[in-house]
Amino acid sequence: MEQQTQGEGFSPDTAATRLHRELRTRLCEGDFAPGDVISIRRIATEYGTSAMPAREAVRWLVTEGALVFSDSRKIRVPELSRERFQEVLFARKSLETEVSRQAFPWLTAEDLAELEGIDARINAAIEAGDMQAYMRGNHRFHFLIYRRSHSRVLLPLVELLWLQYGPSMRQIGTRWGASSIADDHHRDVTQALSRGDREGFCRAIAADIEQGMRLLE
Amino acid sequence: MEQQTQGEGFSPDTAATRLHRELRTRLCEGDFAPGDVISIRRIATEYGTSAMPAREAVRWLVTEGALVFSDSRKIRVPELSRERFQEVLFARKSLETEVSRQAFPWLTAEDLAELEGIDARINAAIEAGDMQAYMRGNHRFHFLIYRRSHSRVLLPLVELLWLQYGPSMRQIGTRWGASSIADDHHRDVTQALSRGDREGFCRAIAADIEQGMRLLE
DNA sequence: CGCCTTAAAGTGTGATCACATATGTGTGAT
DNA sequence: ATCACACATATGTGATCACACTTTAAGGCG
Repeated sequence: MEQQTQGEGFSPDTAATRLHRELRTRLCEGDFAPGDVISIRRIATEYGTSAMPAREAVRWLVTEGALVFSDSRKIRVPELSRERFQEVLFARKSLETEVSRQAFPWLTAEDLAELEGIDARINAAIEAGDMQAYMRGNHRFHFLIYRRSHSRVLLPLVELLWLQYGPSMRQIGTRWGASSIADDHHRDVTQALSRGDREGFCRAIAADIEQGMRLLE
Repeated sequence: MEQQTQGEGFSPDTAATRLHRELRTRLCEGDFAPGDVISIRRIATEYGTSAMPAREAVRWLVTEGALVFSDSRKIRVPELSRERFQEVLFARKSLETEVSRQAFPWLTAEDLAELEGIDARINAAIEAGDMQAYMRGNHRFHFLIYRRSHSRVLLPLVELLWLQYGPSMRQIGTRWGASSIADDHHRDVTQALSRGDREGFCRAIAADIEQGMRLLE
């Protein structure tokens, strides 16, 4: 009864869960484009497994809202309407400022250094027009912070939002050019952190997300 | 191309999706107790289907956080620690006040009348000590409001929170007696709505959730 | 009577097949 | 050349079986 070796949010290490994690990060980091058709059997052969694990991983992503059904039961990466993308960003702002507030006291000097390193790589990626590197860096920058919140409830919700946000963000970036996303507020974030300004830190996070909202016009 | 008969958040009507919806509402309305073991094959025979749809429905609930793995890969209804239950209520307050704010202008006089009717049934359930009726009424009271927000992003997140919240809330109610939950703020909600007081409406929703937080001490 | 061993039942997972439906592609007739 | 019908392919879904593992129960031995 008391020998609980595994905590609550535990996932056994199976082929399906591995595939699920793999596809999740690929979606968050913009490896897929909105409208892409995701076929269960194609994913299966692509990863060298049978259809069963791929079927489960893909269907889990559908329940998470990362993939959707289109006509005739084909599964594809959703194309977010402008209103819906706006909604996602609005929800991101609400949740992520709160998560950032909870994370702030846990962030160490090592975290600050790593954030600055990631930000440097992000700027290099923007310079080089490497959208994939930008997406990966941006994802890791934010979630290095959010993980420090130690929130087992809000953090999964934020991940769900990124799962929907990733593909469309990549599309916007590639379509409008890397210059459109050049003025992120990551520097404000790290500077507020370095001077211990908690509310300024949260405001910088919110501003970074709001900047994405302004991209829509 | 333009003949898109089904919107984004569409789910085909299959045995698995039906079972999923059924189990979701049962969890939100407290039909299951924390710690209950959910067996795929048992669910299958219970609903007269094969193991396949039950397997998918149950695994979807796991990805949603409504069920968790315990030792030895058994799937069960999670027992929320006090800290985690507090976290869920904190997240509920944050998200549901926001959703309520968006829903407010859409609420009609008919909605108000229905809310008052539901509230009457809730009070009767508390009087009678019928915890199941209380849970069902409380769930429908809140989500009648939230559905009016027309939010396809925040609303699913709120549903995820209730999915985790339901079983533990039922346990608290049955353990501590119905009197402990007697002073909900539903009346404040309907009264604020009837006089067109949007912020008072949101405050009443927040107070209703905070009252649940105070139950934990 | 108690404890250890062993068999049985139950668990989720992976694999494979059958089925209904939708899509695409030829092929044939007009 | 163009349209229509039919076949082939690809899709997700449901069903069934085998497998590895855990828990439980029973049985036998000390």
